Amino acid sequence: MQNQLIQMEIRVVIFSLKDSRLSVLLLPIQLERLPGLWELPGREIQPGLSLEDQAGQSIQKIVGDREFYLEQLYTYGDLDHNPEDQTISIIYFALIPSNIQIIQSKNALAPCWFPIEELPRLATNHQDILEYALRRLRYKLEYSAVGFELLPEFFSLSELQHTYELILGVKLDKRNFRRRILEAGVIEPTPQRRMGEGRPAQLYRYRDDAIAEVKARRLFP
Amino acid sequence: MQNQLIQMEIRVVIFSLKDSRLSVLLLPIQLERLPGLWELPGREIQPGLSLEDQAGQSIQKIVGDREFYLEQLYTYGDLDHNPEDQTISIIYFALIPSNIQIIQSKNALAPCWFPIEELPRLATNHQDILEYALRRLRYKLEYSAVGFELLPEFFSLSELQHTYELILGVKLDKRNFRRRILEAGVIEPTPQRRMGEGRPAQLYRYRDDAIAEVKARRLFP
DNA sequence: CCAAAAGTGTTCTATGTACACCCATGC
DNA sequence: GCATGGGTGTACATAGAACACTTTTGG
Repeated sequence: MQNQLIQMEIRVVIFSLKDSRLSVLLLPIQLERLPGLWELPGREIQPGLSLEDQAGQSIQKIVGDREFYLEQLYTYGDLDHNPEDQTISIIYFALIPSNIQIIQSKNALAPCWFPIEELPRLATNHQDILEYALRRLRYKLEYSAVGFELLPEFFSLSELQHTYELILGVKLDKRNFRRRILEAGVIEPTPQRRMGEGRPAQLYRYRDDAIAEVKARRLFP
Repeated sequence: MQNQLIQMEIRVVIFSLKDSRLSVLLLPIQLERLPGLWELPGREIQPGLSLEDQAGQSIQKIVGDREFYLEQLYTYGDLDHNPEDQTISIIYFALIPSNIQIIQSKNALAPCWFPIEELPRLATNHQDILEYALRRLRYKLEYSAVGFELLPEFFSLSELQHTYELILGVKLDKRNFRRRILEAGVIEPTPQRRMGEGRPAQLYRYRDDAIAEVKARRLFP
């Protein structure tokens, strides 16, 4: 049986906002002193558990038992490139609210957030995977309103707009942004308000009854 | 090592036009006399060859050594559903020009085209996979001009329009269709014309230098 | 000359884009 | 009372949708 040669792994691209920058979670590789080489978190595929749950567990191991957005990205398997490396990698990507902290486990290597413009040296094809994940994130943001998945449960429209601007890399018009995001019907106002400098902001949250995917046209620009 | 329990397979959803209907290629299952049960073509994953090439070979085995559109669809692995069925299925979908014939191989079971409205009983989750592939095909057709992948090398704009109408299930305006498909810049006119009933039609073909994905907005409808 | 399919522009409507001022709070 | 971020509507430009007749060939 030939499959014994082939390794199957799940890897996850975990995006979050750290210090107002879009960041991704990476683990250091400690393979015979490879200095400064990092990789996407993941694990060998195990029987008895769905792929999605296995991806979810890989993430919960790092950020704890919280809810997050999770979606399959792509399955990589360039088994023709290197006879020594017969690995199939099923990649998921996740969006984690910015207020969630990394769990420190003693025996594991410490994961670390990297802003996407300041990535370290990455293992094998993880650079390509990350770039693809980022394209997909931007694409999803333009067409479906998933930006709030990177924010805490309650957030203001300005916070949401800043998130979009950060990820898409463009300035958005405040009035147009608000109109469209509200028309999309994915978020709803709450009684809460946030105090700070200036006028208090109305806080919004995700609507449970919202349709998962916005069939409509592109939202942003 | 746990992976020995897990089966890894490639499956392909092959779309083509047969008798002016969108059809999909299926193989009969001959597993201890299961009558009328069909499945998507595929094979066990082997080492040494990229996943895409393995999908391509699965298709070429049936339709011969022709070019076709091929794209990864999704990776299914509900390993939690049935302890006996620990299978991960990496699904590709392909578009085959309508003039290409099935190769008859003696020792293999005969594959067969089924119009998508008249599908037979399908194995395991292949019905779901097929429905997802169809959604993705319609989606791609709306946003990027891949419809010609289902036609022979040379085709008229009317043929292309009929293809779109068939798959999307809506009537399209002739003038708007032509304007948009030409503005997309994916096809170009050729000196050839097709004679038939009525006025001869200008024939078009795919432009080699066309950009793979149309970044633009939705094309249809 | 008639049948059959190919080919061709313009008007109207909807959507997207650009833009500037008032409001509520903390200090 | 002023500095700070929150909140609001309208006019214009562009893209999409609806629409009918002329052209070229074969029989």
